[in-house]
Amino acid sequence: MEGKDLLSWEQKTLLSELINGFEAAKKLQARIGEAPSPSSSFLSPATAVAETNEILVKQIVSSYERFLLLLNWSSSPTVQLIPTPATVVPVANSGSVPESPASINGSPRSEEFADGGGSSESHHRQDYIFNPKKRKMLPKWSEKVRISPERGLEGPQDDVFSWRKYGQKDILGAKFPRSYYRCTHRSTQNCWATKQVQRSDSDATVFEVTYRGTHTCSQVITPPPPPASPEKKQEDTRVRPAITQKPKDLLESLKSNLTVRTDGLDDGKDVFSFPDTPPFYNYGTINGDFGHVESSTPIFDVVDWFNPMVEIDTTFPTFLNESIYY
DNA sequence: CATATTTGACCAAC
DNA sequence: GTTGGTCAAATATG
Repeated sequence: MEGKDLLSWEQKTLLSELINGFEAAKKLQARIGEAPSPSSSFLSPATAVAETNEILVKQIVSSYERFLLLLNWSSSPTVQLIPTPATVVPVANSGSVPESPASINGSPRSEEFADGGGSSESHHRQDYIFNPKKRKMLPKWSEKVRISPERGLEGPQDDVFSWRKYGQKDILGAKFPRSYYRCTHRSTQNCWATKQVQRSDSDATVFEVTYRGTHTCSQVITPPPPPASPEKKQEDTRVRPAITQKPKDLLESLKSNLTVRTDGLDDGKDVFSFPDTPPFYNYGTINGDFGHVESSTPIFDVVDWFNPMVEIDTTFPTFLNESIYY
């Protein structure tokens, strides 16, 4: 565990710019928020505009928050911002079923890696360096996903990453079992991203997907064999570029991701938008590689698109300051 | 053959 | 004790 948490100047600069934007957005949000909001009995267009502004600012702020959060974890995993879950939005539990208090903690087994039982298999693979204690601290967020009718009653396994199911459990009080997935590349690329999929009790067409951890793998699906690409199960409608990037290209990728991207939304909407919700945009670790660009149109709907699933204490993350100006 | 899923067992945390 | 998350052997799939 060496302290390799020092950031390059590029990253520091990036962060500070990010932080500036974040602060500015928050200020703006505060100003808008304190608008007296005259309770006019009639709906003036101005009111509507104000509301829109509020929503927009809220979006911006939460995007910043998520971004910083992700950046934080991927760059310096040793610092925790909000280790506890519970921050995950309760989200539309229309069924009023309290469900478990969002404490979907992993249970870090003591032996953890390497064959719990002793399948030997050897440890000579130093990939297995993952502190089990950190697993709980991994970033976590969830989404509600609605399957489309014509897609059949199939789970929403449709994000850009490839997952491998490793478990299923009946959950107390839930009608449907919960499925557990981990990144396919866990063993090969030491990628510890996981997700859980839970079908909603009340609305069978809605799946609650909880992601934990960010992908450190490069999900490059570059089928070496020139002949027909060996796709797995998923359809093939999506052709992703699968660009492998080098760390030095990070800024570039961030730049492109942070610019106004209206694709992925309805065609030609001039809505300012940061990258979508976490599972849909791609990020790499600061010192990792890659980040491929892609904007798939989800076949399913993300129900609470605007809900900041990951709520962060809006106090300013001081660790970032330290990282930058240490 | 390799790779993915199923499913009971195991374990940590209540 | 129960519950939720993970492991891994058995099984399925290509």
